[in-house]
Amino acid sequence: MPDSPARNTGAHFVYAELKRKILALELKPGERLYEPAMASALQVSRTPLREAIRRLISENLLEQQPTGGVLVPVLDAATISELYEVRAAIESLMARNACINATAADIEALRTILARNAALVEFADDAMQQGMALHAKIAAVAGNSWARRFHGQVSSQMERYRHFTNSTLGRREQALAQHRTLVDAVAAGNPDQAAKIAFEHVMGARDAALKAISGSGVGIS
Amino acid sequence: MPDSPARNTGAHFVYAELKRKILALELKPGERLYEPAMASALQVSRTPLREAIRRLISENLLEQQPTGGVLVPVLDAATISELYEVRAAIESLMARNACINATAADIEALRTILARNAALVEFADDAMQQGMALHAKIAAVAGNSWARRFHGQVSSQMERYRHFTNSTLGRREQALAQHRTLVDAVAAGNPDQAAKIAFEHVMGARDAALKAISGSGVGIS
DNA sequence: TGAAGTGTACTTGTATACAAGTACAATAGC
DNA sequence: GCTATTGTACTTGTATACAAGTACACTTCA
Repeated sequence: MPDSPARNTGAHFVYAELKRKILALELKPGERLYEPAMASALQVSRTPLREAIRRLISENLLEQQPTGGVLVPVLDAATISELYEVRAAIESLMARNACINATAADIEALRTILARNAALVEFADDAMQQGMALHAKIAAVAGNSWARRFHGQVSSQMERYRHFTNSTLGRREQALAQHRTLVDAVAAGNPDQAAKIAFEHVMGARDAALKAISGSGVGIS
Repeated sequence: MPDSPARNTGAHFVYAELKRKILALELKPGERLYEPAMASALQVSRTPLREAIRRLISENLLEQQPTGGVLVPVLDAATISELYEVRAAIESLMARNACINATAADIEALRTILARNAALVEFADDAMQQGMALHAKIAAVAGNSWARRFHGQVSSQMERYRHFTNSTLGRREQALAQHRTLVDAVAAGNPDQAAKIAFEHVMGARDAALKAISGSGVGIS
């Protein structure tokens, strides 16, 4: 999420650090957080720590139990599926809006990213980064700050699962092809088609991800 | 949002009270909040107050300024438009999922709500409530908790604008007709059509709302 | 008279002390 | 040996005291 102006307060630092730990799975799903221990580990008092924890709860990167404890949410396939669906809906909207707002320069930029993506398709990490760059550009062109906000939250969540959803070369080539048709639709200024392509593209990614993690043990942790 | 288990803590009370004040415009858009004054007004110390404020910032019902102050976000037409768009995307997804999951009993329940809505179409408040009931049922059937969460946040935001977007009888009748076709699509189990109808329905509501508020002074506050 | 500098009042951010409630463990009774 | 009860240690929630930084107003000098 791009909404951290990062005023140099301890709470912001703790928030960033905690978030990093959660997304990197350094804090294990299901693990409970104890304030005094965590505070001394991070060299702050409980006050800014609590502020960071509460914020992460709001963003669903931590979970408050009815009894009062706080823990790292457990990963499961059903949640992954939900997240992909919401992402599909939001990216679909963004693609639609991008059609309406895109300038010639924007489309040129999108094609450049596509070319880079094609060149790197055999390298999983780089390909994904280019895919994200493509989407970031579309999001910027779409210009709906609320859509971006929610998309950021969903992306953060999915970051936790990324370790389990490595894509195959075949899948990446398929995704690249879909990205091409998406950019073509944007260039052609066809909102309905762009929306449909974006939606089905992400839903395809969902199916691939769910297949990839089936049997990987996610959900049992 | 249905995510307040309401553990009986002061922070929860303050959160609920502050949120109510914001949505009811008792706290004016643009107004700045001062912690000591607000704390004594609500009869709590700054600690739980701050917790509530931070949570509301996370939910975008309060806004943190770079300089450190906290204020009630200003209302403007552009934001309304963005919110309707995101709501359209999410409700569209929900309609799609509802098609897949709806049982005969669910469809019966939807038709009951429709009938009640038809009977009350001339009363703006009741009609809106029935419209919300219809959507709530669809959301429940759709069963994507993330979609519901984001939809809740968007709905909260829009609550602030509701005072300016009173609908006309004509608009309500149109909405009712669209709801009928939506339920028909769900009953027929046609996800693509249901998604399309839901999207266009909300986008229609957006256009009506934007027309209603043009000249009502929103955005100047 | 205008502008610059200084001082004061008040803001938010943080640490810490305290209170209330919860869970676990140990002991006693059956 | 098992269950119930009590006690202790530790949890989170809250209040308050303190520190650092900011803005505004007043005064002083050009």
